Amino acid sequence: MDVIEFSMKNKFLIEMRERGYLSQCTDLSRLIDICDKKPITGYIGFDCTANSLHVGSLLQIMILKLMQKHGHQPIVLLGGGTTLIGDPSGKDTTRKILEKKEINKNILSIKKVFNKILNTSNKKTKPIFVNNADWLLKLNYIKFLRDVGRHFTINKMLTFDSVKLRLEREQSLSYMEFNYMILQAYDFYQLFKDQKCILQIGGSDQWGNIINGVDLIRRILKKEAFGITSPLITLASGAKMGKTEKGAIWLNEKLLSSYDYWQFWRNTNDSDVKKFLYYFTDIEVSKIQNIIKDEKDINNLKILLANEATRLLHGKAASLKAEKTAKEIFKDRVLSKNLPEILIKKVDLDNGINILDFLSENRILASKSEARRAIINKGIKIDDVVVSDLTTIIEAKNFKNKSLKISFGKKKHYLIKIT
RNA sequence: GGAGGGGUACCAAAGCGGUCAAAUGGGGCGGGCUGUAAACCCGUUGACUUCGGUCUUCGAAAGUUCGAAUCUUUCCCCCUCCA
Repeated sequence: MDVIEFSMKNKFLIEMRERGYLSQCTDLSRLIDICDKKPITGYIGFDCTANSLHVGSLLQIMILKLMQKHGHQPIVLLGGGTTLIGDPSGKDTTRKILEKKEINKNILSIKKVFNKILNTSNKKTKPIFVNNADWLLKLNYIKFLRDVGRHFTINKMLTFDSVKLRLEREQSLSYMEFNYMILQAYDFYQLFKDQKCILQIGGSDQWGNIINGVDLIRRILKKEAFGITSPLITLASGAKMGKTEKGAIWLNEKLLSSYDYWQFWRNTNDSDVKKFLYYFTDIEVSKIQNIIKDEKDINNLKILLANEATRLLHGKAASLKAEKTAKEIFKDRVLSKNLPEILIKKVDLDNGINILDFLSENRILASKSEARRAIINKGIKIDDVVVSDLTTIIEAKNFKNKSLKISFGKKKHYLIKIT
């Protein structure tokens, strides 16, 4: 970590540090001076491999939001061009190569999240969206090599972790991916020229890519640019945040409901809660400090975290609703009206539906085998009664008040209704 | 271009003619304990099944065999060393 300026006086950077967003900076004291004098423009790049970002990118978005709070201009760079190549950082194997069409679709979907979390009403700091495909796809290979490529030495490129680790692990690294860092450096250069963007922020795994951009700007334009990295968030469990394949915590509501999103935060590990309040809420730092001091019940902190994080992304109403639903399910043990609903036709019930068919057909579980296993493991409940018989039939007479609650595990509940 | 090594389920990694739907570890899921936490313990982890089995799966295709993840051939991909 770089030397922290103890006499730091710029409010934006102070809060960056207080919230734990600051890991490394290329030249912190210079940046402080500049931020003090006038608003700056900074950018963060996002990968467009999926049709939604997940919580792993949330910290970066929070940083953009913090920039806005202090009057600085954020640029959201959507890597429509670089996603065609694939960032080798932190990856052992080459990423799936996507087609342009798919990437553009992803970009549209990803953008929505930024418009929800960031402030779009203040004209001065309204996020600027750029897509690096706009300039990268136009590049002329030979011209690019002469203008930009000359500033990079292979010797140095080989020392960057993204490359070095891949080679050390005897994983192949294609020439295509090897170029990624140059393209990212070029992005920064481009934004510096076009938008007077002097700062690039990224996760700590982006350090190498970021300083390449700073260097390139200095070499070509003889101008000063800055880079900041945020710490890589690892959970108390050591796992990377939001990483699991199946249980990815998506930010788009279509992929993960606001209730499940709320639950994700509610289930935060004890030792992560306080940290997360600084990271993922916009409660004032001093207020968080007081809350932590006064609140002795860690579960209340988790609820606060869940409420605030959900509010930022899905809005106040969704957050309140999720909290209420959770209270009904876990505290009051009553049948909540806000559970995900599954509607079935009355005719289908006439002959009864086998529980296994029901669970798999309604996608509560992926297959009949999985449903069978869940029942054998006592994981399925109907109206809070464990189902132990694989041949259980669901019939109209099981429905009290025209509805039925089916639970898988302790946390997943569905309300079945007859239409 | 030459020589050698390798591609196994979500990941890592064993198996090297039948007892292999494939050891083991991680991850996932469920149960127990609890606080909707962690740790820990137990179970489970291809699909379908009339629970007897059946079908698909060990890079791809073809073949040998009563029988193949395991042997042969071709092809594709990866790694190491040499040029």
